[in-house]
Amino acid sequence: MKSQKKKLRSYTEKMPDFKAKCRAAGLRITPQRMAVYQELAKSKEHPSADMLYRKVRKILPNISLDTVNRTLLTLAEIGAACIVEGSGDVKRFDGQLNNHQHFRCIKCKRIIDFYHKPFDNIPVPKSINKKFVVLRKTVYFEGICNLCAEKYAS
Amino acid sequence: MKSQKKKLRSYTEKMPDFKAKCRAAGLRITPQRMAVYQELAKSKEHPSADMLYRKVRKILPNISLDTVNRTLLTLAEIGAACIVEGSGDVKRFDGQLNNHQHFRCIKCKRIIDFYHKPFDNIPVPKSINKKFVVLRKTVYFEGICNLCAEKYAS
DNA sequence: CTCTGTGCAAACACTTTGCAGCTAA
DNA sequence: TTAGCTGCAAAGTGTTTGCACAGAG
Repeated sequence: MKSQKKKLRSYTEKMPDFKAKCRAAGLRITPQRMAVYQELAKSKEHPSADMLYRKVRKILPNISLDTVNRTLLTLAEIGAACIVEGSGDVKRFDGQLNNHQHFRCIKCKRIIDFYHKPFDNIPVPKSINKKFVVLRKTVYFEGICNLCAEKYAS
Repeated sequence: MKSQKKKLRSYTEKMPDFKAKCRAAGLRITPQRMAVYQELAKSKEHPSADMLYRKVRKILPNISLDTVNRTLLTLAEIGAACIVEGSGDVKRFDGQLNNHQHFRCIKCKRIIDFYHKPFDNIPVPKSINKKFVVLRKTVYFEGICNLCAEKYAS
């Protein structure tokens, strides 16, 4: 319980920033938004709306899945979260906004974060920069994870 | 009409390879598969199942959307196509198997190909290579395309 | 007090599945 | 001939929308 409380502090520290972001975007600070954001920021597993819904319900038992869904989309819009690149499955969200990369297992759909310094500053080709505004750039790997490899090795 | 015929030849040249791939995977060569593959290989726009369905129907008016769907998944499995990384929208497919990168507009969902030599050989970090089998590696940009930027400039 | 945000339920879009008949090999 | 493929229809899954009420500012 003690360690949980410590963890809690670490992500609750993000809350003032988040509140500021909301206000800047003209959004109201509601318990639902707080709770969704808090659980997303805490999560390490790129949860789907439904996964988060289950977690948030422990804090706000009456919240609806729709609200979680809407809130997540809102968070993505104001840049407090981002939608992870998948391949047309259910939407997955990411509250970690620091630079990192994703590996996605095509079998179990697990998304694994990794960080590799050289990828921090991927140069955007001039041809792209001339025509488009690049908001997010990432290196994305797809393949088979260790667990699935074992499963299929039989 | 003449130029169309020429274009047609260029992608029909891929057909023998494709047939070989099918046979290698133990798949039958059916008109539907041929047609779906042909239209996908011809397409430059990362079509969804539905987009392809409309095109293929011009060749095989009786094909069903389900078949297009199933065929596309099959193609992805045998490595004759791939599912483009999106962000939880409808599945989008890509028949261009040569190395290239994607820029995706978060507004209009358009996916734009680009090619940048330095991205040809992205090094896979050892930490990843140790645990996972990487099948596809790509640099993925997200942002606002020129058309949408104009729209929102008003 | 006002107007945004929420919860509920229905609508929706896309995908998947089961099965009978068809067809490539 | 016969396994695998297709078309149809139905079910499933996840997401979006409309509306009345609740609650933040």
